[in-house]
Amino acid sequence: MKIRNGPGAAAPVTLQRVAERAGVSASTVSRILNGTAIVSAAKKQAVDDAIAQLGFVPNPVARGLAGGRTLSVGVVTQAINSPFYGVALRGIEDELGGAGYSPLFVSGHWNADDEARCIETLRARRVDGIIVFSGRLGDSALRACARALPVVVTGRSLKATGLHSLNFDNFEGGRLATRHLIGLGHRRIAFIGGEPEHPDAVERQRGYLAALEEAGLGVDARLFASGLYTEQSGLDATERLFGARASFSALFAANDQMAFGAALALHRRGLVVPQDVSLVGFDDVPSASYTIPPLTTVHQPIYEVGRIAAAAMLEMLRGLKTRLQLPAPQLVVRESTRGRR
Amino acid sequence: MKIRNGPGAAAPVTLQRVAERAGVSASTVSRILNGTAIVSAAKKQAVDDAIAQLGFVPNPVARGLAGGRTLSVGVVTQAINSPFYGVALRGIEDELGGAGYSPLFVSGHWNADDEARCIETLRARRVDGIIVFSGRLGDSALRACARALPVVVTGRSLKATGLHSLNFDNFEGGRLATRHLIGLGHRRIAFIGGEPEHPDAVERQRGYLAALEEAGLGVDARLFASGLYTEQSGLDATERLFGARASFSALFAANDQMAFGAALALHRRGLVVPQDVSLVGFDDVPSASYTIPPLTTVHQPIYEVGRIAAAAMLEMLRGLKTRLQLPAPQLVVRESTRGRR
DNA sequence: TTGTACGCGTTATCAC
DNA sequence: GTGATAACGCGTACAA
Repeated sequence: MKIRNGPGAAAPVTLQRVAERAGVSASTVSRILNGTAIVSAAKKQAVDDAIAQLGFVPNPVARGLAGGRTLSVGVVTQAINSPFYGVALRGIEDELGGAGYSPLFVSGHWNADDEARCIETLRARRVDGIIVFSGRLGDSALRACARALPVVVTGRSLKATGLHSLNFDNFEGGRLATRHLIGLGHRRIAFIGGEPEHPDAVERQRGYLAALEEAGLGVDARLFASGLYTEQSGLDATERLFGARASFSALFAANDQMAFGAALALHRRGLVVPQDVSLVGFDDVPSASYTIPPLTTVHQPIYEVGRIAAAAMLEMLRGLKTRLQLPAPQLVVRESTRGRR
Repeated sequence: MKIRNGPGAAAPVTLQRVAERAGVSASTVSRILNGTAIVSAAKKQAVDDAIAQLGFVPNPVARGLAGGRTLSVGVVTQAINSPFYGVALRGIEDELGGAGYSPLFVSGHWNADDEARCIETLRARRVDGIIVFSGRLGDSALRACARALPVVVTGRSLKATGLHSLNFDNFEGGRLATRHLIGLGHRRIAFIGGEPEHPDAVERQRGYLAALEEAGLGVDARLFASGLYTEQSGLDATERLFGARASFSALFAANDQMAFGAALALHRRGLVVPQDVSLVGFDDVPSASYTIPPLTTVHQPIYEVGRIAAAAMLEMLRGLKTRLQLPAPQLVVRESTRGRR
């Protein structure tokens, strides 16, 4: 005897038992469940009643084996250290849940090899589709994956069948932020970028440069530093800026966390934001509204990103072509910026 | 013909095919895979070779159907808005992954009904065990669940078979924080608590009161306010403190987020931390090291909580009794506290 | 419209 | 030790 539950555990309610109770065959029950075919109203009623009375819940495992789909989608994530990691996941979870799908999360650690392994794991688990959050996996690997499975990827602009990419306009965001500072009269605007391998980071930097150029401002290499998107790296980068004897009245950090680190570095130097230096971040993480002073930043709708990615996946799973895109970047002006003295 | 992959897709490598290639029966392959029985070295070798050559990966779905276990554990989480949501999940993921298990996350929204539904979902998905992060589900419901399935729960002290609880010592944490302020010479110490239904919150408050009593300090009701663990609620609570015309030289908030809100409220009133008011938080979220000034707080090892919860679950899954517990609270002294003037 | 029969990939049971 | 054989619970051609 197979011991599945403790002694005295209720016998599992199977589709077969529902069929017996309703006086129909198992296939009919299955048809009703899946809407696979038209069934007479009478039988449908009987089956619905039986399901209700027995409290029947289809077994997803068996479903997965028989039907070839598991009603689960894999999600490859990266930055655990990011404050919005959880928020994005929740967006996915909420959207997927509404359609009866469950997410399966695995973490790639910003590492192509790990990501490849993650995808192996997910495929071994027979997920129906995969969502990849802006990873470092090669485009070709992604395309290959998309041949077997629907794939949604953020942070890139790829085109391929079975592959949908969702790209936040980081360039425009970077430009918005920089224009804002220029509009306030700042002329020497320092920039703390991210890693060059990180597409988001280079786009934000491009936006910064574009805004500078638009305004006819030159580029000074001493106004450049880069970090790793962490608070500490923002702090360090700011120190380096001072070390290079660069003078600036405004500072744009490629993400909020680095902006926070920069704020602390400025504070340690006795400089006050925004009186002495205006500061702009990027992302609008939840805490950005509550720093001292509250941070002006480019809003990234991270929960929405999760939802939209999931929604796009659901559409693909239904065999539809999805045209879903992310909303445009928006600047949120708070109290860390002001006009140049 | 069942179309599972696109045309020209490789036939799936099944256990059966491994068996044929190795010249043994499927049962033998299964035995080797699971260590269910002793097999001759020769056959084991042949099977291992075949597995390697074919690149065989067992199908977890089929395994779940046949074996009654899915190698997945459900995780019920709550606060999406919490900065360490993602960190805890990662701890679980890391620990579980090492043992070949995958986590399945669902969110309870701090709501008993939702949590109950979550557990239904997880059981429908046939998870092998469930980890519940300090939710609001009744103890009895949890116990009932534990009769069918191993359960690990954080934020409570329950005892039952099949149920392991992991409780962080919030009382001691609250006491540590308050003692620190008292040790610095503060006598009028305000407190911002959480919701009374939240066990963590009341424990932290108990710790605060205990430290006060130890020191022979009286309790002043005007020094009390409470919030919802969010920045905004901390800000509001601090305003109420001022509204009550309470005077205090130190403020202890029951979590970091409320402390951040409080810091902003103080700032708006022209008060400087720590010169005018010392501030202590609770949790040690990552950003606490980078606020202005860096926040003194009680460290909660949230990644470890995830890992330990998962490790406890793995032990239970192996049929062992686990005695795993969380580490003791530790105060992290940074720059938001100093001696009373 | 409905039922029958089989397959999904693996594990458990029982003989040998 | 090892191999048949029967589940596991459901989806789906195919026949009726």
